Order: sequence, then structure tokens, then C-alpha cells
Amino acid sequence: MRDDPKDISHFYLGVKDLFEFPRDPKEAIELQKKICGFVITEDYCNIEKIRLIGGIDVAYKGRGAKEGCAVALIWDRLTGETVEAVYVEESINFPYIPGLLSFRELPIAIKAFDKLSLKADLWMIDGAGIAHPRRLGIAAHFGVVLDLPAIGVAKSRLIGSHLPVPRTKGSWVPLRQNGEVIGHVLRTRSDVRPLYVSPGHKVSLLQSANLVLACCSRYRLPEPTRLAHQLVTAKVRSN
DNA sequence: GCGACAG
DNA sequence: ATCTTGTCGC
Repeated sequence: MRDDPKDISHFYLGVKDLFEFPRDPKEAIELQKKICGFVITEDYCNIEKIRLIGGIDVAYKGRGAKEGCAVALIWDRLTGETVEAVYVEESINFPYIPGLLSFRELPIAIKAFDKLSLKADLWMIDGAGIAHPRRLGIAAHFGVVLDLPAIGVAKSRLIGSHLPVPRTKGSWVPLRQNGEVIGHVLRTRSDVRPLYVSPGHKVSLLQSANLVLACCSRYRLPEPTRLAHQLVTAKVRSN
């Protein structure tokens, strides 16, 4: 159990609400409504100073298996090297329900996060940030709960609509819902399906896209997420 | 009622 | 996410 509330969200919600993961979908939705009000979509640090970026990915053993595996790692943006990586396993009970992904993967993601000894300046999470029905995708939930800057990097769309994205790397178009911009559809590689990037917490819409693009070299996914995915996949299929 | 639907 | 081989292209 945690006992180190540091900001407004922790002060008003308390560790009980923040680290609670209901089994009941109805309760999960109510909790999202309660937490979403604390998401911050403004930059909380100089982009220039962001050097260590964290990445987390979850994998499952078998088809309907309940065993989940997760890798959390910290990638150095300047050297392009992974400075630390940890692996954890845990049974996963909550089912996959569009809109409630965090209640399935956040528990094990936090378990992996806690195992790290180093601290990242920012986190990139597979899935949506505020580009979510209640503006609390897994990346936003992660950010508020841990009080850390986070960005949602989804490989496909959950909600929102957008115009076609130019086919060249670096191009992007806003992702919107009812006129409100909730993220960006970013082309991280020419002629390759774009990514759906949205702020998770303490990062703006513009910087979210800029940072993800800054972490992409020759692959579709940004390095932190790509490397984490590569590691869990290797781990899960070897055991 | 009928589709859509992160991982 | 997961079940799966080869294959087309830069």
C-alpha cells in the first residue's frame, strides 16, 4: 500500500481510490468518472530536459489464459540505450472491455513499475491517453495514479474521427470528438499505419506528438514501447 | 435496435 | 492481446 500523496489528485482522492481496481465494470466506470477530473493536459516540465523515458508492455500466456507478464524499462533518449528493464508475472482477472483496459493491465503495469530502481522523466503507455470515452485511457490513469508525465500511444483507434493522414513520416492530423481535439494521428513511418497519440498526464497535445516522434527511429513504434514489447514477447514465449 | 470497440 | 509461414518490398 502506498502512503506518499504528493499532488492535488492524491490529496483529494487519497490512495484508497487511486489504487483501487474494482472487479465490477460498473464500479470501474464510476471510478473513472471520479479520477478523470484530475488529469492534467499541460506540460509540467521542459521537453528539453526529458532524457529518460519509460515504456511498459503487457503480454499474455496462451489464449484465454489468465497469466499476464509485463516489462517496464527505462530508455535513454540521448544514448539510445535501455538503462534498466524489469519483468514481472501476475494473474489477470479483469476481462478486456473496450474503455476499461486500465482495470485489466494497470495492476500488473504498476507492479513492474515498482520493481524499477531508476526513475523516468516521462512514460509512454500502449493504449489511449485522454482519447477515451471518459478521457481516462490507461495512460491517463497511469499518470494520475503515479503522479507522473505520461503519453498514450495506441496502434489503433478507440474513439474520435480524423481526416486522412499524409503518407510521409512526421505528418499528423488532429483526432477529435465533437469538435474537441483529443489527440493526434501520427505517421511515424512513411506508408505505414499511423499511431493514435494522446496526452496521458502532465503533457500537452502538441508535446505528446513531438515526443513520440522524437523517439521513433526506423520503426512504427517509439523505442520505449517497442523495446518493452520486444522483451515481454521474448520472455512469454520462452517460458 | 444496430454498429464500434485501446490491448 | 493471441493462434501462425511464408513472402513481397525497400
